[in-house]
Amino acid sequence: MAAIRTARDRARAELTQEIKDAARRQLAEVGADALSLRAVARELGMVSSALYRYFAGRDQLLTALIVDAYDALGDAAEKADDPTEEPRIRWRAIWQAAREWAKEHPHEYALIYGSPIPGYAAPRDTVAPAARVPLALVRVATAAPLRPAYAGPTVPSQLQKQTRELTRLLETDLSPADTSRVLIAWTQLFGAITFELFGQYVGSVDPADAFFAYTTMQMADFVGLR
Amino acid sequence: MAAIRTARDRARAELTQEIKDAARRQLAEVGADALSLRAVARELGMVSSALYRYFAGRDQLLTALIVDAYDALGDAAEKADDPTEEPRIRWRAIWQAAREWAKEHPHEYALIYGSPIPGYAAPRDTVAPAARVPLALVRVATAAPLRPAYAGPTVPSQLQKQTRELTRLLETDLSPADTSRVLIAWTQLFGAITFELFGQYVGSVDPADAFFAYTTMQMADFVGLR
DNA sequence: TGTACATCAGTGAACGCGCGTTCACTGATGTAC
DNA sequence: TGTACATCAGTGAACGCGCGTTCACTGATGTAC
Repeated sequence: MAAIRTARDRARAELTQEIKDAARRQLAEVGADALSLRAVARELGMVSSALYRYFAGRDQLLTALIVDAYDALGDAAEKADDPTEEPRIRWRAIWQAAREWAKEHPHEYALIYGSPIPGYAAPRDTVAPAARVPLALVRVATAAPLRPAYAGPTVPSQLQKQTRELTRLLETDLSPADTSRVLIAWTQLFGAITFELFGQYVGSVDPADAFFAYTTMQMADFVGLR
Repeated sequence: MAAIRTARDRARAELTQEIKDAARRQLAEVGADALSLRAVARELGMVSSALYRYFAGRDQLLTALIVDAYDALGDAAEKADDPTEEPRIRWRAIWQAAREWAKEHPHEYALIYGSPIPGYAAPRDTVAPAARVPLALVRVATAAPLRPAYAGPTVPSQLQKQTRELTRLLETDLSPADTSRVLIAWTQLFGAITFELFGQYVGSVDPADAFFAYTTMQMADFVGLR
């Protein structure tokens, strides 16, 4: 990103932000598929073609929103995590923060964890921001003295390979089995949030507060936190 | 549904099916949001207004597709479950069948487990078909002699109440803790399928075959199957 | 500090598109007697 | 079995809508000398 030096640059940065904010507001109202450049422009009192000075098109605006959403969620999770706390407290804080962010921003959540947008391929830019929450979980597991794993299923060789590659990248010393369990917990976290937000718990554990709290601690046990 | 007595009735039933099939094909190509009545009519060589003789509008067609998708997935899971088998074998068969159906019908899967369609509220008709897979899991857990629960988190009272209501409805004698664990496993099943299909495992456990197999058995342990 | 030129922001009109839904209609199928 | 009427399927035109994107343009801001 170029340094901001002139009034023009400043105006550009501000308006870029305003466009994203307006798009986010629209997203919250009508969802991602109905998000339209023309409506965003209208809200800002501009003509729709003016947006093309800021974004190459609808897809690029969506990508920006996706990256922002991952980052906002990542921020929330990281801010909630106090590394001086007990592992199980940290774990619970991250889970709660993720759920709360999702409930406060359901459409942004759906944008990143809902159905892929047809004809739209997530570009590389989204990979790093998307990794922030699972990374926070890995950090807690890495810092905590894990309970020795019970005699569970053996880790298949493909999964061993994948988790070893992953631990190398993430610079952690978790075993393949422990890493796999954290990945399962990560899946559970977003599986539960998605089910709650998308209405799958209606008729069983809705409202889901108690269920989510219970799941959180079950999963803390599951990965071996103590 | 009225009995089929005349040629007209027969034609009507057949064409209703053909409309749904054509809609399903379109769904697979362009996704739910882009599914259009006009395109469906075009594929059938009809004029778009003719569809209104069969469905009151786009929403009703979508509802029919959703119900059909839940039923197809439910069929797959139930067909895979052989009650004469060992509990862990049954468990694995259900998990595999669900994943396979989803991978074979990604857009139908997204229709039922992806983002809710904006401005569209799922009617009651979808509740029973949606319950078929979780019910299959409950059946296995109910039939199996579960390992005595380890000393885990206590079940919060709200969750106790919800699970008791649920066991009453499902006519099973699972304890609140066991029921909760089955609900967690159910969430895990679809969380994992969703993550795989929607691309969240890219960069970690993609391809997800080994991870899914491992998760399946971890969750079998988790609910106490032996 | 002042001037000439280049860069950029935003306008407004236009292109071409497909959509859901309504409505009056024709002709075929079914029903009652 | 035959006839008169009612029901239903499908047509074709129309309404009214909003969308993404392009393009030539005006006028303001920035830069080089």
